[in-house]
Parts: sequence; C-alpha cells; structure tokens
Amino acid sequence: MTTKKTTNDAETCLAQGLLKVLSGKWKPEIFRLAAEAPLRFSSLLRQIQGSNKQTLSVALKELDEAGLLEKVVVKQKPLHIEYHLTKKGKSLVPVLKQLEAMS
Amino acid sequence: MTTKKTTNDAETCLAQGLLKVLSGKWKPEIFRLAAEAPLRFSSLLRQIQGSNKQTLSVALKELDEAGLLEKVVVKQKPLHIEYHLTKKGKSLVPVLKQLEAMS
DNA sequence: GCAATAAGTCAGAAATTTATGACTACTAAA
DNA sequence: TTTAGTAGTCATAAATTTCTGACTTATTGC
Repeated sequence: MTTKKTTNDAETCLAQGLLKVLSGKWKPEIFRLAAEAPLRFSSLLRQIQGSNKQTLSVALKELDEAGLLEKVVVKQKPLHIEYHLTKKGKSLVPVLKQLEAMS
Repeated sequence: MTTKKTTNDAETCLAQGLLKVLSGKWKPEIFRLAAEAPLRFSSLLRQIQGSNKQTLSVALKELDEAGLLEKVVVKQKPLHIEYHLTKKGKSLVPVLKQLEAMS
C-alpha cells in the first residue's frame, strides 16, 4: 500500500499515514487479533480464512514497519515467531474503538 | 473498496467499517478538504491533481453513503452542488486528528 | 439558438492488490 | 536421514481499483 506522493501534502493530511497502513483487505482484522493475543503466522492463516500466506506476510511486514507490531522470536519447544502490538500499536486501540463506536 | 464479507465477523471488527470508507487513494484528502470548507466537484478536481473525475465521483458517493458527507444543491448564481461534512463527519475529525498526532 | 460552465456517467485500459501453488530454510523428533 | 512443523518467498494469475477520454444533462449568458 505504498502510493506515490502527490504535490498535495497528502502525507501530512488527517491521519493519512495510519489510514494507509490500516487499509488493505486483512489489516484491520490482523490488528484486532493482535490486540487480543500474540499472533503466530500459521494460526493467523487458519483464523483468517479466505486469506493467504503472501498477503498476510506482506501485511504483517507493513504493520511491523509502521511500528504497530513487532516480531518476537520465541525460543521454546517449537521455536516460533510471535507478533506483538508495540507501544504505538497499543495506543492505537482506544482510538480505533472510538471509531468503532461512532460507526 | 468494497470487500465481500468473510465468515469472520470482519465487519464488526475494530473500526473496520470506517477504515474501509476512508481507504481509497483520495478519500483521506477529500475528507480533509471537506473538513476545511464545503467542496465543489470541479474545484476538488483541480485541487487534487493526479486524481480524476471518475474516482472522485465514486469516492464522494461512498463518503455520502457512509453518512460522512452530504450533497447540498446551492440555488444561486451559478447553480451548483456542495459537499458538506455531516454531523457524523464532523465527529470524526477529532478522532482523525488523534490518529494524526500519534503518527 | 449557440457556447460555456458545472457536475457528472460510461466503456475500456492501465495499474495496483490479492490469491494460488510450488518451493525454500530452519529446527527437531523418529 | 527422512519426516514433520513453522515461517516464510517467488512467479504468475486473477480480481479490484484507478485512470483516460468521450459523451450526457442542466443551467446560464450572448
């Protein structure tokens, strides 16, 4: 979801950055699930049916790059990776809840 | 930006509805401009360069249908149409500003 | 009537996103 | 050392969004 900058100051426009990060077919759902519990790739793929590896992978990367999620390697029994909300990610939750409330 | 419903309750997910309404290449910008002053189609087309009639037209319709903007026929000198933020649209502004602030 | 402005619509093309299926890399157990 | 689990990548195909240019309808000025 990267768009070329226009000559309008589109980037400095009302929340455009975060809106862009959260647009995409599965991003809101991913974010919601991450807000409930740490995410694992394989279970995410199972939970969000209709989705696919490629898209989820890219979405997770973008949410990560935007600083909303972070990748954590869990060195345990079955070595695996978890995605957690970052501080910034957590701070977003109440704002999204506000949005939700006014739907 | 209309997506088919999945078996996940994607629609009831954290602000998904509004996020969807506000995703689209020019929607945040349109919304921002509408928050500043009433919009007219022709000037919008001039202001958001890089955009086009078709897309703006659809975007305005979707923002209208979502209850964020309303179409007002102005019966004056050059009879024309203005798009205004609705009450709901106005209530969205501070929330988007919050989002903006945490970018 | 004739041209101009305003606000679009429409069909088709181009660009961007999302989906599919095959394949890779690492770890660990049998 | 073969198999299974986890987390992906890659090329390509399909679907969706956005863009382009021609056309439409209504109102107003000349």
